[in-house]
Amino acid sequence: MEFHLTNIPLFSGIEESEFDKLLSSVVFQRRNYPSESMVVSQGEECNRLLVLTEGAVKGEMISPTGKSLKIEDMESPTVLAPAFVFGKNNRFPVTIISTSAVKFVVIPRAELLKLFQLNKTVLQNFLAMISSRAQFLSEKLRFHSFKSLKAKLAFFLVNEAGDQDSFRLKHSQNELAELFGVARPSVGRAFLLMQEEGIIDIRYKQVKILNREKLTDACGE
Amino acid sequence: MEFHLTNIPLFSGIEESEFDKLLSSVVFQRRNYPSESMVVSQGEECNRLLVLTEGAVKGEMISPTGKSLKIEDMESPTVLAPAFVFGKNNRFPVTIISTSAVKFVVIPRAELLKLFQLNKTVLQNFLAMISSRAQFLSEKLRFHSFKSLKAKLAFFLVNEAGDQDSFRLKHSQNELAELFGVARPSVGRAFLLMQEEGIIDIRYKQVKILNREKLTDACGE
DNA sequence: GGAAAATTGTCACAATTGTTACATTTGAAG
DNA sequence: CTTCAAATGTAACAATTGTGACAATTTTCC
Repeated sequence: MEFHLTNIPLFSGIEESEFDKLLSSVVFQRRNYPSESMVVSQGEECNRLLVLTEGAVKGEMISPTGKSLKIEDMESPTVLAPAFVFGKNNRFPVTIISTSAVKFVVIPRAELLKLFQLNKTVLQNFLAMISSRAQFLSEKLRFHSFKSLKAKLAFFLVNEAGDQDSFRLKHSQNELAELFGVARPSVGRAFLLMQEEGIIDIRYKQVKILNREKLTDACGE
Repeated sequence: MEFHLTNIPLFSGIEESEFDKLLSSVVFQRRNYPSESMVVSQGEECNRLLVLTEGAVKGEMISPTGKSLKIEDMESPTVLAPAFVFGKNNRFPVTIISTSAVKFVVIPRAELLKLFQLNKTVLQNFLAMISSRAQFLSEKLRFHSFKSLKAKLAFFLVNEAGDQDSFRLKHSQNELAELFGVARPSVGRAFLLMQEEGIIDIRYKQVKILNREKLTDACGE
């Protein structure tokens, strides 16, 4: 089964016939990489759109010492850094590394603008993608604005829980520690604290919210 | 002197004659508010572009406990939350309150799309604005990834300095503290530490870099 | 130039988080 | 069911940052 570009969010809602017409009027490339390849390095110029059609990648920020902070996991089909293709200082803010064998479609900026002129739906899709990206960053930043680690974790648990009072964590403490930029034992300690306060009951990945009110209160401490 | 919409970044680079033609084909409103008005409340649907033509506003986030956290000050002429007009969950992430008497131009989403179709420059301006916004957020996020406050400040100083070894800070320690999400005395303490190590000489806003190598080293500690 | 406001220097102590280390438990692979 | 690697619980101590407070200095505004 061949992969179809119409499966990509950027081209969703486009008729197959219309899509073929668009393709013929735009120049693009296909690129493949094995697992653990550095697809893009932080600071590189972002003058084209990278469409991930197969596989998965991760985004990392590399500090001057070489330590890396995982920012995000992304799976196909998706578009990488759509919000950085346009703008003055258009450099990739993160290093992108493949976590499996991957395939890309690469569309230069000028060709992308051509697409927007040709088809209104593509433009709306792109704007929607950028909006989501900005929302994601804004949300992530909000996480960091929470004062204590306990508050971050409380907020995280509220979001993970949804309606359920009892659920299993999808991430390891190691992943959470990386997500929040703290040491792993600190995560465990914060969970333990909330347990001692009777807010939650946590045993390995199994979480039970005992006092939802206290949990939301803890988001702002 | 009347205010001209062509002063707004969104419409920069547009000829006056072309601009008048655009205006006549698009529906928009003008809105005025006195100081200290709630212009938009957090969670409200963001289905139109708010162009601030006169005055200043602040963005506040209201935590689950009801405490408010100032996020950002904005002055005219500017566009509020451009990255939230499009996208699925298009809710304002912050409450916006006027800090002076303000005037807005309000453009519904559908009319904005019409503008993009009519004029390529407006589209590119808008894309550039969103890109800048995402870059700003990304940069802010990167600061948080630096391990110690000293590293953050060292990185900040390197950027501020440019070629110069001696310069004046454009921001107060209060502003820096807010930018990095730390307490104000911590900023002073970190500066003092670098002074004791002979990396910089700092006296109020006057900074002199004594050892550039040590300073860049300090970015990763 | 002088008064008021804002900014900065500085301190002691509290609170949080990092580091390292090791025992225990879980989950996955045979 | 065993075995082993990964994840987790937990502890002691070090390092960093927060808090609150006050004096000294600079900047702003009249």
